[in-house]
Amino acid sequence: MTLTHLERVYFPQVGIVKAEVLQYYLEVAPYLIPHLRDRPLSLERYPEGVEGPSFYQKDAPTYFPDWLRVTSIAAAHRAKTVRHPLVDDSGGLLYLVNLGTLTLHTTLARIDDLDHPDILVLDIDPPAVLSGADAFRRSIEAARLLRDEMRAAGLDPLVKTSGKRGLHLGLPLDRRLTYAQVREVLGEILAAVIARAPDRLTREARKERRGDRVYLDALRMAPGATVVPPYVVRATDNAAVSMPVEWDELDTLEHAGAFTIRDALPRLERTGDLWASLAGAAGSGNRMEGDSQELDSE
DNA sequence: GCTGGAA
DNA sequence: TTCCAGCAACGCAGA
DNA sequence: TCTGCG
Ligand SMILES: [Mn+2]
Ligand SMILES: [Mn+2]
Repeated sequence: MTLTHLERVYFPQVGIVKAEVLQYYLEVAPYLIPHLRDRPLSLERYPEGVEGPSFYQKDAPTYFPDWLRVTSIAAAHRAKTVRHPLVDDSGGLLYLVNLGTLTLHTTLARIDDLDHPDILVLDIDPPAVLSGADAFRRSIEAARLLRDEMRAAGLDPLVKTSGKRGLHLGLPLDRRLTYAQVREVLGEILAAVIARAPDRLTREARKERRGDRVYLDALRMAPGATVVPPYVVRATDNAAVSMPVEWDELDTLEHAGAFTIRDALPRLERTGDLWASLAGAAGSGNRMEGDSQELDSE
């Protein structure tokens, strides 16, 4: 495998070239790969750097090397299958990054049981009308409201920066519930927390109808939907990464892009993987209970 | 970033 | 042999 | 069915 275009400028605003992106992924691989392993991947590619054109790619073309694992998944309503790439070592990771991939996206279930997600991710998106720091403050407020509501239900979510503008909550699941069942439980939690702060939170998909409220995006809890795993690079001016943080650390952060490929590694050596409970093994002390009738009918 | 057909 | 146009996703919800 | 959205 040959790494190409190493001197191409990928992040002109901060002077980061492609070699540094490859270097970052190589070094973060021990932390990142447990979150990617056995999950069908989608690639978000910027072959000319972050200011150039971009596209998503989920189907592995014939020119991908034989040694890169792929998994065929039947597309929902079509008569064809998509061959998603899989990553289980740094070689596979670097091959995909060399294609110009900045962000790898994963499904919420692993290939051995695609109908039962082993992680729940709740996407917290601040309103577009607020800028940078203000948007992030509102995201923190929303995240804490969500956390409190979930804790009242016996669930203990973790939090990370998205790397763009908002936050992500994460929770390990024991793979007993289907996507529909997880969505139903999550829907009740969201309805409750929105009722508690209707001027601050919304599930309204239409941007114009959100106003200055924070969008709680639960639509990502669906088969075929993808989420941004921790430690991946985001397509931002400053080469930000999605970084797990402690709940009481949130107030010390200026914005969702507070961690970048330049400072992520020293931090990780200090903190370890704060989202380790969402990598690989399913389970934890959390027990998300579905409606008992649905559970019985499983 | 890679490929196939045109130049 | 070089050049370059075409290509690289898709599910969900609400209207 | 089409559009907005992520
Ligand atoms: Mn988001
Ligand atoms: Mn979102």
